[in-house]
Amino acid sequence: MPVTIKDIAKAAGVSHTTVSRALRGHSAISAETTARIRKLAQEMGYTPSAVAQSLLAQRTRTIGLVITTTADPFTVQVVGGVEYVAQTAGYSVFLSSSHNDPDREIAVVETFHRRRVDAIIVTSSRLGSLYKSRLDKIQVPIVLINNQEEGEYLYSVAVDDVQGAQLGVQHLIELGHRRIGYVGLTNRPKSNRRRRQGYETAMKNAGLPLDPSLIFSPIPDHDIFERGHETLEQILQRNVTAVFCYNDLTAIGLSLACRDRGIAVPERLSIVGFDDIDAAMYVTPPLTTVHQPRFELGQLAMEMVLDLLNGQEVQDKTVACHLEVRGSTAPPAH
Amino acid sequence: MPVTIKDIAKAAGVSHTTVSRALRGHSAISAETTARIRKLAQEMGYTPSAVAQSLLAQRTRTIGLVITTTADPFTVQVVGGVEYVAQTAGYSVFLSSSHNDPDREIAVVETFHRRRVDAIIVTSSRLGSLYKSRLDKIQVPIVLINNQEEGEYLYSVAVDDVQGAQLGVQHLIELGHRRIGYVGLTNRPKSNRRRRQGYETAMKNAGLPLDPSLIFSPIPDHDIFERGHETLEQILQRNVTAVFCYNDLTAIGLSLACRDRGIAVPERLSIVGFDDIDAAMYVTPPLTTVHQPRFELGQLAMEMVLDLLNGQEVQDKTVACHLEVRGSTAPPAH
DNA sequence: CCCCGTAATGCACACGTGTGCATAACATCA
DNA sequence: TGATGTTATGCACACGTGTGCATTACGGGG
Repeated sequence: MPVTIKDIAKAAGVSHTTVSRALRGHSAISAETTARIRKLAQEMGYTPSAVAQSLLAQRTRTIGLVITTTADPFTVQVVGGVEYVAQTAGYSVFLSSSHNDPDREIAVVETFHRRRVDAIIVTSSRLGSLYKSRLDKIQVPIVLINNQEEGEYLYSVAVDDVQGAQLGVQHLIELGHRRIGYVGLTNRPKSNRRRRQGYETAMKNAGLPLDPSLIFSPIPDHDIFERGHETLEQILQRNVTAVFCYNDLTAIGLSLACRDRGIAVPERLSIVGFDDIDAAMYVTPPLTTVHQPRFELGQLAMEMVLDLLNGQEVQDKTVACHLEVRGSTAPPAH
Repeated sequence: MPVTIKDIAKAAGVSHTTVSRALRGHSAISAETTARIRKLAQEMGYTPSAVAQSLLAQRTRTIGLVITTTADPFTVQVVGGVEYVAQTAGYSVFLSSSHNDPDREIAVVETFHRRRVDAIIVTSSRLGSLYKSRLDKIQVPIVLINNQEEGEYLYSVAVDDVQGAQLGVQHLIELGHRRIGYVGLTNRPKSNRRRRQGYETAMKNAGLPLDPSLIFSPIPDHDIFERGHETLEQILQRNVTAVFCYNDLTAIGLSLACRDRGIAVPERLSIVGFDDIDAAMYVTPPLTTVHQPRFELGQLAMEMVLDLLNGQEVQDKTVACHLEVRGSTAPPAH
């Protein structure tokens, strides 16, 4: 139904070849013919079919972006970064969510492959290690952002969890805290292990003892309010003055639980989060947290994709975090 | 480079026609041939090319989704709703952002048309009225979600701003407030007018006077903290006991300004927002707000698209809001 | 033995675009 | 005038898939 170059050719009394060349500015076509055809195309409302071009060029200028879910506040800005770079480079982005389900993650990748995307970007992948083997079958470069799985994979961009966590814990130590807890999360095994490692490194560097009883692991199924209360219960028994949390949602849940129980933050308990989601700024007290450059992560991933498609060598990248000091941390009361 | 049906045909010693039929389960192909070819396709890692199929079928099973920006907390869940329904129906979604720039909105729609998407969904469009005329050129149905522009357009899904605002103001009236302010926003003209209309209707229904000096319009360029302080200044001069705000960000800005100035919320000033963004739950006090069913809006829009593509008649839809009563509202102090 | 019906498969084209090569018209030069 | 070069255009094919129609083989019935 849309106008094709054949329609224009018929209207202009030339072959479709000439139309194609005129529109692309081929030098062999006379200036007047080119002008006439372009004007005609304009009038008839011609838009070239990217589908046909893709088929011929064996390249779609399209990438697939797999996210966990739009409900995850982390994801959103990453999408923004990817889309921004993609749009600038003339690429279009397919978006689809895996809902944290490995089967759906495979299905989504499969769909993208059917669509013949030039590359795939996956956030928080649960099966990063699988791609290496699958990649022989599908000839599509896959870049992983904050891959959650150990093992072999090809390309990845990730935030420096260790450095970020270290930053947060150092801040607490500098404030004078000595008994500092770590509140983890079990359903993000890789980054949890790294952030905990950053916590431990900071403690060791400061000459503080590592007490395993100060590592807390709330049940991931419960919502953040329940988890906050459960964790707070344990924390109070351990007599810590500050905690570093795996992420902001965990930290906020804990902070709200403190409010319920009448525990003053930061006077009685200092809390540091990780991620710097929007809500971190709005809660009371505003949350001190490790800022994760989400937009930049997305940008870097897409830039890596462009490099790959240009045939350049690429290396895995990690990007540093910085600390946002707000109101949830203070020196310990004595 | 990927495996095609011709490759399979060569390997099986048949024509590509037979392969195509075998894979699609055509009855004319013998059972054993079908089995043999399917097994071969499996082994060779064949994935049909959606590009080639699209070209032939003149249909891509693809839709384009235009959002303002991923930084807008409203947008995200809408994307989730659209994507959920699309994925279930076997459609893929192109995502692109307009950054609230009409020129880019046009460019994005143009790109989608080049990609031959079957339909386009636009959130918070700035040029809804333009589509009607452009639609003659591009033969693609466009569904607008919460269109921000007056004028003619074809299909739309929108939240019932009037009903939602009425709900929020009624709540304040029922609590006993009589001098109630409205804090608007000028860069969303259509929905702002409607929400204000809901405010006025609720006031009239309760027999309360409409005082134009209780309508506040902060400068949209400033960030929410500045706007909060500026608005609060005016509010305090007017002696109101409660305000209904155009959206949650405005309400939160105001609430934070109150905290700075030592104005107790809700004891001295009750605040109602609109949208129910994530942060509304986390702020202190938690914000009473009109919940906007964002995910559902996305779902409805995509379902409307599916109806359109099935050749069914569709009608514009509005969807009702409900009130989330939290901690930022209370009876007026006397 | 011939005709016809049925089963299984292939040929050729279509979808919209781009490109190598051939073709045609015309100018230039020896 | 004939050979060569230049300019402008068209033919035919390719990309991967699906389908109408033709073709082939075979079996059964008269």
